[in-house]
Amino acid sequence: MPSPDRISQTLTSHELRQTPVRRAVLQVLLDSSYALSGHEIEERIGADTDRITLYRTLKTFEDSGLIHRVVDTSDIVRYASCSIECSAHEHFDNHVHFKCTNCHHIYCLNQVAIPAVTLPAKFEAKTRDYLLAGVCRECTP
Amino acid sequence: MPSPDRISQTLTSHELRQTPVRRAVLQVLLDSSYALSGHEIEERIGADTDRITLYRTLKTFEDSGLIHRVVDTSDIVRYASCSIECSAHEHFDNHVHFKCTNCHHIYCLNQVAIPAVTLPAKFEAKTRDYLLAGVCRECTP
DNA sequence: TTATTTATGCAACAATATTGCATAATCAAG
DNA sequence: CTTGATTATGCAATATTGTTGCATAAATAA
Repeated sequence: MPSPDRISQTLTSHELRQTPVRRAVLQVLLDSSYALSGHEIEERIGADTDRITLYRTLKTFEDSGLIHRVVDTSDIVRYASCSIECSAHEHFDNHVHFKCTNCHHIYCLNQVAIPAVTLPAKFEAKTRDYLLAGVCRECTP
Repeated sequence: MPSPDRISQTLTSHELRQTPVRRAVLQVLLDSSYALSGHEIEERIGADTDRITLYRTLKTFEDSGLIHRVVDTSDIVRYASCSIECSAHEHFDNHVHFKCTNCHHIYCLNQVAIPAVTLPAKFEAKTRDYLLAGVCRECTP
């Protein structure tokens, strides 16, 4: 569990103001071992926070490089905290994501790098996302 | 452009009834070089078809292996037609997808296979999705 | 041509996400 | 520590995407 200091430091280093909502959202995402939807974050930070503020906070965090969206084939956006080195200008989250078909959690496999592919002519890639689906560690008998 | 025969044959071979909506939806998806959202399909097949019927048709097609969802980080589900060999039981669409940051189209790069990765212990993958983002062929100067 | 099965369309609804605006909170300067 | 400028918050209202139940219409098989 990250200390309150890390939360504050992360906000400061990304030039964001300290507010209770931001600290709570960041804490929740850092505490989770899998990506969370807006609704799931809402549940964890308590009902006294407005949903609109939450969505705006998520957008701010995403724009500043604190969190990233996780790829999926569903219609629900899920977020996970970025590695410490990410910024508004550059993301370093080139890790594979794993979606469990049993518990439906999406994990960041930080230790598994995304392998490169060779693209056809005139296609130029800047970011890459890799999503695996199957049964996760917790759900394997 | 696929002939009407191919549409009918595809429906028959997947044990689906021939209806105007199904033929129209399948035609639209086969004609498109990039993945389409429900709304985009709706626009292309004309306003006289109910949105609910469209969504049910898409679900039916997906379950039968005629079309597949395309991975993305957005909250909008996009569909593309599957290769001919796909069925309800097994998908053979292990190709890379490419999302253009300029025109926002998502292309199926059928000729680019998804490279394998080595997973941590007790993670078992069944399906894989790979999404690249950058500038596509049409938008490159 | 008829009977059975299944797709369609309507109405109503649920969930996710966004915009404008007034108020409240944060932070920096004195 | 207080003040002032800036920015985040919360409310109201709304947009978009997707779903469920049910009666009717259409498609296939006999």
